[in-house]
Amino acid sequence: MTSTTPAPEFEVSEFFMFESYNSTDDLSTVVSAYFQEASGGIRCSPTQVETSSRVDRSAEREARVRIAFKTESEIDSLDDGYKWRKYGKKMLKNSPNPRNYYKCSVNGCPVKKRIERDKYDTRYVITTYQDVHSHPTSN
DNA sequence: CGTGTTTGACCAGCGC
DNA sequence: GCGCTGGTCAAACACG
Repeated sequence: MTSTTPAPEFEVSEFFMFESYNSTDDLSTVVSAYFQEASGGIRCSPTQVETSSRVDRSAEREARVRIAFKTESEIDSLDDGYKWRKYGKKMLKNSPNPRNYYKCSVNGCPVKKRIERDKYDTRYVITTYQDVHSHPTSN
């Protein structure tokens, strides 16, 4: 590590950050629980996210929720109990690792998932969920 | 035959 | 106003 390394653990500013989970089973449980709670309108107000002007503008425009999970895993295909359809892959300018875009296969479900590897720690996988499932787990 | 994956192209937002 | 970056779409392909 160099002295000029800003190396923040995570660049979080517009979405909620959950703690790291080592087991996918636990992740699945947490994700499912979160979506079920969020579905009931417990939390996740876009105005509740941050206070930066840029973020507020973005959040206001999308009026959506973003949740980020950091998981230690070798594979990026983490099973969270939902079925996803990959719709895009992109190489980040500031990251040597590609980012995968997934969307929920359920009809009428607006939820999108973004999977990326931590550039500082490739053993960690960052899973970002957008929106909330309006249906229970199909599994 | 249906569904999911893949890959390049296209587009919109933001910075300079 | 132009260029860059990230995000999405869509056609073709691979697989069950």
